[in-house]
Amino acid sequence: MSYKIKSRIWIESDKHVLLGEGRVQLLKAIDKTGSLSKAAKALNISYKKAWNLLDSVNKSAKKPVTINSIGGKGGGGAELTDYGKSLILAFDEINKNCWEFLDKQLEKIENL
Amino acid sequence: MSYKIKSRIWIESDKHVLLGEGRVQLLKAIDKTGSLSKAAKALNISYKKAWNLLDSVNKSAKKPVTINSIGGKGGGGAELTDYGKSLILAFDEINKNCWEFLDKQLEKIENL
DNA sequence: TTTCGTTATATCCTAGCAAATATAACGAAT
DNA sequence: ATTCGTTATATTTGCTAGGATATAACGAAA
Repeated sequence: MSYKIKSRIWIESDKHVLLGEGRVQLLKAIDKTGSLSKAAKALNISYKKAWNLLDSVNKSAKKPVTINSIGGKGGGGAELTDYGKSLILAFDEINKNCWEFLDKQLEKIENL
Repeated sequence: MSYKIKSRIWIESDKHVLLGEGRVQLLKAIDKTGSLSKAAKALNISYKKAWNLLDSVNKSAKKPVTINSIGGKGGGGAELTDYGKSLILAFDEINKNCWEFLDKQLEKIENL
């Protein structure tokens, strides 16, 4: 039996959360499904929660992360911008690096 | 206006949280005041919450983190073990290192 | 102009968590 | 045996974040 170091990272912009674990998940689901409502269903969260998250993301980002369209063919939809795509790639990479970093720190606690 | 990467780290033992931001704060306050109830007051949290936290810490740690005494001179008290003291030192150091690490990663997001 | 499946938004409602409260157990000192 | 300030624990109360629900707005296509 041994200890584990876990972590949560997130990106803030002007005191507001821009990206976190859940928001990245949502953006990935939007990318996959092409719509916010389908993404919400896929993640098994309410549409309201998903909408609030996405709204918050776009409000705190420097540039738009998704393009949302209302009405029209298929009722509308949501898709990631190039900026949004590169944001989640960067987030994932940083997160992974952070885990590896923390794993190395574990020995400082293991043998106390 | 720029982004910031924030983080929370915690130590788990067998799926249970051992140490986190709040628990470390509590342990420090116990160390300072010599009692759980005084520590709770100092941190402005309810005694119940403090007790639950401390109980959880001691239940998931390999060795005792505090020694609690009931009754007797002064009604009792709580004090950190050597193990507990070195745990919070290690936690603080790892946490600080993590911040510095993440700061270096920031550029990957800044100029996307 | 009607249909369609979205996005967008407001309103209720509830479950679950936190705070508040109460009280028992304890043991050294007097 | 009584007092004292703790630790330890149960119970009730209150609040709020989130879920459920409803519906408006939208615009392309037929």
